[in-house]
Amino acid sequence: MANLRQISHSLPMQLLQARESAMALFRPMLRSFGLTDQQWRVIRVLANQCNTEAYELSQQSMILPPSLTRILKNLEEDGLVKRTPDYNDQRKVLINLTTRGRKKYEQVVPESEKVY
Amino acid sequence: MANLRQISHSLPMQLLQARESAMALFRPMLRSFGLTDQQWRVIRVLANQCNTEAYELSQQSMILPPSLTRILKNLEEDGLVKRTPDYNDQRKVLINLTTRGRKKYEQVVPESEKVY
DNA sequence: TACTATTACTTAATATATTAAATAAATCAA
DNA sequence: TTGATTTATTTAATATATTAAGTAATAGTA
Repeated sequence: MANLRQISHSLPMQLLQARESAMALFRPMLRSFGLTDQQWRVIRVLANQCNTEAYELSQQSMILPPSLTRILKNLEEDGLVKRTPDYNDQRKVLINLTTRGRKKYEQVVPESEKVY
Repeated sequence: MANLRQISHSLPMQLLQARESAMALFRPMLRSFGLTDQQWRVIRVLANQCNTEAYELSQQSMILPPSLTRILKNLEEDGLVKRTPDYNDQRKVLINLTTRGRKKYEQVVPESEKVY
């Protein structure tokens, strides 16, 4: 056991650090628009795709369904997103940006690109 | 605006995906020992260093101080960690593994290396 | 059709993340 | 040495993460 892997050299930890470094650049900009990281992930997916099912949104935004339920509730209360039941399969919910949600997206994108 | 960056190609998102893929391999093993990801990060740091101050532990485990406060409270309740006030600077708290905490660490390490 | 299993999503419970504010000890300047 | 400032940590409030369980609709099968 003379050669234990230091935590700072573990792969997951290095990925975490790298991501934190990157996000530290974006976060202040997102906050200035009143968005959390996760809300912005959701909005970006929705901006590129209409009538998104919750499960697919979950996959694309890397947010597990239970978290997504609450995030969508908050975004809906803020009037950025709307949910419509799917007529063909009533278990499903189709999610779209509202006009206001799309405006928000279009405000944030150029700032995001600047940072990027 | 013909060339927007797809969310799936953004750097922070790719790092998040990579980390999730890696952690998905470790998580079941950690859970089988009754540990969360963050608790294991804390324990690994403490195993390699005695009398760790909270702020340094926070840095090394990539956990912000308020989260760390609660994580340490839980680990302390589980008897894996103990906090001692620093006599030289009574604002500080020095954190160490208990004997039980070290045993836990030594149980988990070989399994972790297997996965790695 | 009725039974079973599966799918899509939500609730619940507990743990962690983030930001701001609070507290208490240490430091520094006048 | 007092008073203002800084440092180290905790508390508070709100948001998200994770696992398990619940619910309702659909699909499959005898």
